[in-house]
Amino acid sequence: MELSDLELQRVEKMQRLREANHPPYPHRSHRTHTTRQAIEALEEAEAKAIAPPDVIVAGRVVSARIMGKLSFTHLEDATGKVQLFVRHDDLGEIAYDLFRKNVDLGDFLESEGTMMRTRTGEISVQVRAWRMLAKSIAPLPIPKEYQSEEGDLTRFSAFSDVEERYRQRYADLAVNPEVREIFRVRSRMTGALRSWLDDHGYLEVETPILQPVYGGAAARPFTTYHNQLKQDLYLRISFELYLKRLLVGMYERVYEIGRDFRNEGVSYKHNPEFTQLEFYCAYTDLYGVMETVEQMIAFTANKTLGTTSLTYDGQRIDLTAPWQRITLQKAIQEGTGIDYRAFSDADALRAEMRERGYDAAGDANWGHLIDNLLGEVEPSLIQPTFVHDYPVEISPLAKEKPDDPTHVERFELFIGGLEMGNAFTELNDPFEQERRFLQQGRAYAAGDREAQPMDADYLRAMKYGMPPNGGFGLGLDRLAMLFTDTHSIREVLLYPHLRSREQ
RNA sequence: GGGUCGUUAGCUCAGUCCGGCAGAGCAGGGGCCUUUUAAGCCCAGGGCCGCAGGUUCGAAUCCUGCACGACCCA
Repeated sequence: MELSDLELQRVEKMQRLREANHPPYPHRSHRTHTTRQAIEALEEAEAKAIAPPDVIVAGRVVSARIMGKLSFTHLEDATGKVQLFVRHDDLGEIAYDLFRKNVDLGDFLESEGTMMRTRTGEISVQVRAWRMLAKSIAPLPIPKEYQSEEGDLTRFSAFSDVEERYRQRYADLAVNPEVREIFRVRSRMTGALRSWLDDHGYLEVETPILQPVYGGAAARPFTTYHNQLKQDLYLRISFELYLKRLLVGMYERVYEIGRDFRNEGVSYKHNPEFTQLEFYCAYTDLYGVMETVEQMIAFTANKTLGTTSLTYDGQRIDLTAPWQRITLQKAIQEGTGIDYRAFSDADALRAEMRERGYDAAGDANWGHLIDNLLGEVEPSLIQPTFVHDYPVEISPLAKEKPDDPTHVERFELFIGGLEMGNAFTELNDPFEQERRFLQQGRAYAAGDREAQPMDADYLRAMKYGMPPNGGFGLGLDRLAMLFTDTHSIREVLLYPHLRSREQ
C-alpha cells in the first residue's frame, strides 16, 4: 500500500496506540446509546431531576479542539453528533495524552462516560474511558462548520470536486450529510412507490436482465456473450415485453423495479444504467393509467416529502391531481409553431424545421424529427403534464386511436422540464403487432439503430390472448432528481458511471 | 461527435492575461493552553503545478497532442 506523508503519520499513531494496549481495529463495540439517544437520555433525566445517565457512544470524530488539559471533540453517528468533554483529570495522564496525541479526524471511537452540560450549555459526554474502534489512515476532507446564532450552518472548504465526489462516493457520503440525505429520500421514494403498488393489487415480479432479444423501447442495447451456451445476449433496455407476457399468464396487475441498460450518450439526465419502474394493469387503458399515475406519484411525494408541493430548480411544482393533459400536436405547435401533422414525411418536416431555425439532422427520420421538436418543448413542461396521442411510427407497442389510426393512445409524462415516464394503451392484437415489428425492421434496415427487433416469442404469447391493458414506465432516477431538487442524474446515483482513469 | 471552461499541497482555492525562487486558509507535525465549538497563540514542514512533447537562456504560465471532468450544443 502506498502511503502519503500524512498517512504515514497516522500509521505511527496507530502503532503507538497498539503499543499502549489500544488495538486500532478491535472486533467489537460496546455502544449503549446512539448520539441522539444519549442526548435524549440527559434531557429526560433533567426533566425528571434525576442523576445524569451513563452511556457508551460510538462514532466518527468530526471535529477536535485539543487543549492542554481539556479537549473537546464531536462524535458523529447515523443519528447525529454529540460533543465529547475529555478532561485530563477524568482520564488520567496516560489515557488523556494518548487521546490528545493519537486521535485524528475521521477515526471511529467509542467513549464511555456520564452525560453533562458544558458551561455554554451544550450536551456532552464527560469521558471516563475511550477506545479506538477503527483508525482512519487516509485523511477525510472533513470541513469546518460554523453555526450562527440563527442556526444557519456555514461549511468551509467542503469536499466539493464533482469528479472526486463521484469516484470516492464513500468519502463524499462520509463528509457531506446532505448527500446522505439524497439517498435516504430516494430510498423512501422507492419504498413508497412499492407500497402503493402492493396496496393496489400489483404483484412485484422479476424478469430477465440478460435477454436473447431486446425490446420495449427505442434504444441501442449493450451486448454480451454466454460462453458455455455460445449465445449472444443483450442487457435489457426495458421490462415491457416480459411483463406483458405475464398478463397472458393471467396476472392482472404486475410491476417491476429494476435496472435498464441503454447504450447511448451520458448527460445530466442519462446514465448507461438507470432504474425504471414499469407496471401493467389489465382491463384499463391510457386514461385509467393517467389517473393511477397521478395518485401513485402524489402519494409517493406525500409519503417521501410530506407534501405534494415542491420546489425544483427554483420553480414551484404542484403534484396534486388532476394534471394537465395536452396532445403532442398541440404541445409542439404551442412550443415551436410547427404543426407536424401538416408535414407527413421526413423531408417536408425537416425543411419546415430548418425554415424556423431548428436543427434537423439530414439523416433523421420523421419520428426522430418529432422527438427533436418535443425536445424543444420539454424544458417548458414544468407542472406535471401528460403529453398524449403520438404518431404510430414511433410507438410500435401502443394501440391506435379508434378514430385516427395514424396515432396511438400513448402519453409521455413531463415534470420539472424532465421526461419522467411513458405509457400506452397496450397493443394486444397479434396481427397488428406483427405488422409493427415488420415496420420497425424496415426502419432498422433504413439505418435507425434504435428500431426494435422482431420478438417472435412475444407474438406467440399474444396469440394466446392478452387482455386489454394499460402500462406505464417511470424513470426513478429522474423522479429522485425532482424530489431532491438536484439537476444531474449523477447526484441521485450512488455510483454514477465515469470513464476509467488510468492509475 | 463539436464548442467553451477546468485540472496547482490531504481539502478549498490564488498565481496563468503580461514567462523569472511554488503561494494562502483549513488539515497535518512540534510547543503553550482545564469550558471549547471555524478555539487561540508561537515555531517548523508539506508540491509529478493532470500526462507527453515543443518554443525559450528560463515554462504552473506560451504552443501542440492526449487523459479525465463540468457546462452548452448535436
